[in-house]
Parts: sequence; C-alpha cells; structure tokens
Amino acid sequence: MDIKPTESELEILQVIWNKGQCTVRDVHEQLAKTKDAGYTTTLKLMQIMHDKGLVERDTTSKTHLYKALFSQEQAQSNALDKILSTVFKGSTSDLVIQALGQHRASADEIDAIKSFLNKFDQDKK
Amino acid sequence: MDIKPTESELEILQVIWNKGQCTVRDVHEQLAKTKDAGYTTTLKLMQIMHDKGLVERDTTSKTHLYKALFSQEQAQSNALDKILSTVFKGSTSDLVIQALGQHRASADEIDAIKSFLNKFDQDKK
DNA sequence: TTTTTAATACGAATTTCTTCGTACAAATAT
DNA sequence: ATATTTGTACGAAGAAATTCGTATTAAAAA
Repeated sequence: MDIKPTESELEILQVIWNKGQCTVRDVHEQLAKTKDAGYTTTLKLMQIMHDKGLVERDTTSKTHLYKALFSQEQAQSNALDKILSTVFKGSTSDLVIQALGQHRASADEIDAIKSFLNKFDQDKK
Repeated sequence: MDIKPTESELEILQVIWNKGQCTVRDVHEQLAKTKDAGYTTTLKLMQIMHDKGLVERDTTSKTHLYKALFSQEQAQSNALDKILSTVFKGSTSDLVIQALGQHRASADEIDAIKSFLNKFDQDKK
C-alpha cells in the first residue's frame, strides 16, 4: 500500500482516529476549532478520501458515517520513515534523542522507554 | 519563524547540509542519482528557496554558491513537532518506542540512548 | 402540508508546488 | 575572434491539493 494522505487528509484522519467514527459535521466542528474552512470543503475532502480508499462510509442513513481504513500505526510508520530519511540522515538514535530532549517526557514515559530498551537488549543476545 | 520547506526543498536542503555549500550543479547531480528532473528545475527551486529566505547565495562569480539559512536541527525539530501532533497524539514515548521497534538500532545507538536517558533522570532529581 | 434546515454531490475556481523551455550572458575552447 | 559550453533568469505550462458555490434531496419543524 503506497497511499500517502495529504496534510489536510491527515488532519481529518486524526479526528476520525480519535472518535473512531465520524460524520462530516463531527470532523468539521473539530477542525473549525483551530482552522477556518467551510463545511463543504471538509465534505469534499472526505469524499475524495473515500474515492482514494482512505476511509469507508456507511450511507444507510442520510448522514453518512466515516471510518478510517488507514491505521494510525501505518501513518506513524510512514511518517517516521519519511523524516528519518529526509532530516535525520537515517539515524534513529539522533531522532530518539532529539525527540526526548525537545519534548519533556514524564517519568512514566521514561520508564516505558527504558524497559523497552532492556527487552531489546535481551532479544539481541 | 514559520517557514516550512516543501518536499522538494527538503531534498535540496539535505544535499546542501551534507556538503555545507553547493552550486546548483552539485545539488542537481546528487538528486539525479535517485530522481529524474531537469537541471533548470533544480535551479528554479533553488532560486525560489532564495526568495523565501531558506538559503543565501554568493553571486560573486558566475556560478553561484548556496548555503542553508535553515538548519537541519530546525528541520528536525519542526518535523518532530509535526508528526507528534498529527499522528502520535503528542506522545513522545509512543514515537520513541515505535521508532526503535521499526528501525533496528545498533548496540552503540542503544547505548547512546540509554546514557541520554540516565542523564535525563539525574537532571530531574 | 409547506417551509426551513441539514445533508450530499460535484463542477469549477484558486492556490501551491513542480517542471520545463527559451532567452541571454559569461567563461572557455577552438 | 568565433563557437561552444555552462551558467542564470524567468515566464508559463502542468499537476496536485484545497476551497467554495450551487443544485438537489431528505429530514425535521412549523
């Protein structure tokens, strides 16, 4: 699968991922909080996303219900691949270290990462 | 500063970051290895980047020399911010863990990350 | 039942990004 | 000196993404 959502499509997917299932109005109202676009713009984008196979929709009732067909994990994986190759010269450790330095992680998060690393080490042996 | 380079601009910046200083031909030949675009296309893009203030150039001699005015660190920081908010729901630890899981890091890299985390802990105390 | 509201469909304008052709100038080779 | 090569400038075409207006239909309210 080599579909890559555009910027706007990602914004919409984000909303859908959060709610699990959305009407166009759901999405539009969420976006309207931070952005300033017309309702039909959101509608059109979601229709395009449907054409592309990024979302599916239930058209049983007049108001359609959209669900994502593109997982957040997939998007995460793609996004990581992309920035690794474009701005991190492929260095995962640079990426990780910069991410940790830049965005203060909580103690719990740090612990989660540490135990992940330990498990990682064990696997290598 | 709210300039965000486009895809193509990032490809070019990457080359400039590596060499430190580039002519249009330098950049073009590097890109030509993996891509297939005309010389004037690269030229035009670099001129646009100059207009936007992404690069500066020395026009003393006929063949101009370009330098980045947008650091790789800046680009890394922006890229991280963006994917954190768009696909990782703001969770740095999710990002880190997925990055490590997805792209096998070397033992040295793991060590680097671990020592970084330890320093981090100390700072918190 | 009639009116108003809320939804979809979709063409088309707009904007942004990318690509290329052509004109011209400077340096280099013949 | 002249021709060729190598460079920049830049308009404009093309492609991709975004935005919006209008038509139409279904549901809800009056």
